[in-house]
Amino acid sequence: MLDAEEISFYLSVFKGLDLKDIFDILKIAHVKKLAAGDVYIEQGATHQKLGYIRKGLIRAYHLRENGDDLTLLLQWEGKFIASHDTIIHQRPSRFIYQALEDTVLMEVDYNKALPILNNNPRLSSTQATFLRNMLAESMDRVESFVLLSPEERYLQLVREKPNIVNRVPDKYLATLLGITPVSLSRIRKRISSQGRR
Amino acid sequence: MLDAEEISFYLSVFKGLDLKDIFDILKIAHVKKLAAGDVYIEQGATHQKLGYIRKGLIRAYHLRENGDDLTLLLQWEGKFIASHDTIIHQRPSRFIYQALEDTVLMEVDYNKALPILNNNPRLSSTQATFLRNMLAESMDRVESFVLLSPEERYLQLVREKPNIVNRVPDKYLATLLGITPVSLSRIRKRISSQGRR
DNA sequence: CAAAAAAATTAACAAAAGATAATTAACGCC
DNA sequence: GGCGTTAATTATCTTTTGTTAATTTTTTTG
Repeated sequence: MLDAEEISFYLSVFKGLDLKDIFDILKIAHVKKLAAGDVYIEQGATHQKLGYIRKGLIRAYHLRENGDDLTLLLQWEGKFIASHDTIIHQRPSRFIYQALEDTVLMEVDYNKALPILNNNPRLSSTQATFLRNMLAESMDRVESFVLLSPEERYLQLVREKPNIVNRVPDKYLATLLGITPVSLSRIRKRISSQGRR
Repeated sequence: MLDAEEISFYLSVFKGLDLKDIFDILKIAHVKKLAAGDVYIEQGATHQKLGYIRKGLIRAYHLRENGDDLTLLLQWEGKFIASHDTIIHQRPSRFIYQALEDTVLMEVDYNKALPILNNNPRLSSTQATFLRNMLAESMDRVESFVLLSPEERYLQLVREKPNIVNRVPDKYLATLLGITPVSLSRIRKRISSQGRR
């Protein structure tokens, strides 16, 4: 940790910050490694952890009483992962966050990070930038539910995130798109039979 | 503007800030009044306006080639309204923002506001708080599309925002929920006939 | 490599939603 | 307060999705 490679990596990711800023953050951050299948945040958890994904892929899902699960969110390299239930609503997480691949996170306790973020103008503005980007992604997703049909949502996902589509089982993609795995399978068939004409 | 009533209003809304902070913001803010039906942000607009709604209700919608419109967002008293296309993506707004009622906004140019927000620790942290809250709302909405059926989404809307449901025509609520007005009408009928048993 | 487990597809049927058009109800405006 | 416009409902028909279960394919693992 904190070697030259590590530091230059963060310099590239957190543009506009200097070494001192990055040290301030890294001081309260630690590396967390998860194997594929490991649960990162269990249902009911209350700790306010914020993870930056350096490698790997994490899925947040809801578990129904009948055992079905519904995928709410996928996050991967370069993205943040946190339970918004614990961080924003200050309540136990209703969702389970699980690594779908071997995953490496930089993790901080959000409550410890806040005073540091809020007392350094550059870190504050970086924080706001990240929040704006996350808001934009979330709004894009809402947009896709309002403007597009399930089939169009799937085509958009394949077009814009082919890499993710290949790394994640279809059944997780289906519920992420708001449909059932069976329905996604039919959509895929429809697309491929039309594509042939 | 800037009278005692105005200031005490903002003190209550922007908790944790002092008079000086509020003056800093109000210096670059101005009041904008819209009549019901007025367009606030036209399609293709590039200006980076951020509005805080003091009174009234604004609808953001997408216009299809065939003339249909799809409601993406409703915002009302106490909420912010801005074109995320212009502010986050730096591209012309694809959507139209229209007042559904007589509306009063506090408006700032986001580019002018940013340096002020970023150079004052308290304003920075207030900004981050607002962004987090907006992110939470957006994620809640994504959640409703993944976890709930159209009927359940409508019931949730009626339960959690009865006030908004009463102020907005059903056809706008329908597309906000990702369904057609005809389908919403059928859902309403289904609900009322079940409620009677 | 073969057996077991998990994922994806297919089938069959019921339920819901989309599209279009006609009808009824509600609203806005001289 | 009646007239015209807009919104909401209803009807009909088509398409899509959900549900459940069986079958095939793929992946995992001993």
